Amino acid sequence: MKPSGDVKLAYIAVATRRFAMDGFHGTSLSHLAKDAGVSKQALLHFFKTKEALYAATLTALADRMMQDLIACRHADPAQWLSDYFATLCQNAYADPTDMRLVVHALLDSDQNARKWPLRPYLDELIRITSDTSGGRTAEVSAQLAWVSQMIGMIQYHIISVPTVSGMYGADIATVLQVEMVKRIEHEVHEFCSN
Amino acid sequence: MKPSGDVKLAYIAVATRRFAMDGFHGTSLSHLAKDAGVSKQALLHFFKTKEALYAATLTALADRMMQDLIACRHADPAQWLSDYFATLCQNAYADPTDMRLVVHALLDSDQNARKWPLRPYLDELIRITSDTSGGRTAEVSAQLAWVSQMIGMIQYHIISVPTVSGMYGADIATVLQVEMVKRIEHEVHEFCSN
DNA sequence: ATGCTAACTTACCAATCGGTAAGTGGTCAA
DNA sequence: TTGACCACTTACCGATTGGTAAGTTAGCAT
Repeated sequence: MKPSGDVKLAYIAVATRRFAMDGFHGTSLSHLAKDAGVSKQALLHFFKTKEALYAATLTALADRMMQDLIACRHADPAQWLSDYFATLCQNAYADPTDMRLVVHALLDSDQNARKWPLRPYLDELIRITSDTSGGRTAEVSAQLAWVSQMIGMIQYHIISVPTVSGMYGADIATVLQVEMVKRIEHEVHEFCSN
Repeated sequence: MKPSGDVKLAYIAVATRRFAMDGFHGTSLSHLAKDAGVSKQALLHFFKTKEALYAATLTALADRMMQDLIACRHADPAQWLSDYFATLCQNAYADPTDMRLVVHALLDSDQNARKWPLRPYLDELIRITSDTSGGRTAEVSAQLAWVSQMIGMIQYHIISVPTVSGMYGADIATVLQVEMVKRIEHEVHEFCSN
């Protein structure tokens, strides 16, 4: 007996990669089916529409990001944030899939009334920020602003590195990475300390 | 006699709005034609393929961004940067088209070998940065890193504000904007002064 | 008037899109 | 053995895609 969950998760994994690469409109069910090695209707058996499959990948993405955040837990909240952001970058250099998927979803989000599953993730980031000695003094809205600025800087960095490297030479990538890590440490320290 | 350039530019303007909204794959020639009030082949008369039309919109985008940057010229390079980034934000709140187009193009850029016309714009930003008292001491690659971090933070901010507002309420948008402007001033001062 | 060219239009095309309908083969409990 | 169910396939659908071919219409120089 095949465990039904595994197959479904495998399809979501394939879809995640494709949607992250080509976006919702740039991805067709036929491509996904070919990637998964099954017929197109195998996908439609589990997910009634292409939209439903996309929504499932976004939900899985949100879970993954929350897990990665929790995995970096640290007694000192400022260290937690610093570690997490650095880890996020490192993982994304190896595989930018998740970062690309988030940005794709962001660009699509205002035309469809697609529910956005990353809210708990952001809430958790804000909660950690509010536990720091420096962040405690800021209002919640300012904490959200800071968090979204950090996430934004990192995600944009990840999706732009290939292009910037193409413009200025592959050697520049290393510098961009180093400077980004330095900036993260600096910003976390500045916002979260005292 | 109709000036041929105007019609072509009008088509590019229509395409810019659509491509910025829905991306390359999400936009069809039929939609563009309907928006422009002409037949699909009117577009193909000026631009041989959809790709060519897209490339033309990106070129026009690059020119526009360069113009906006030059328009903010200021004797003090740090003030120039500060003014420009703030103006960029303000304009984008009223019309996020250009910022969305850049991000869409970034996400598409590594699958196609599409040439990237924003290089002169980045070069100019780096040149201005290198004229500041603080930026002068950094290496060119570090200047590029800083510039791309700033641009990235701003562009991501613009495309994410609608979604974040949807999650946390429309009131949050104002706070996000104010915090972004404050951060821009802070970062420019920190990097460019002394 | 004639011919040329730019700026279109209508008609059409194969390919692909997301999705439906109707099975097929295997595993399972009763 | 039977029948229900699950994962999946083949066959098919109308709509839409980017693009081609062949006109049509207007302005303009000669």
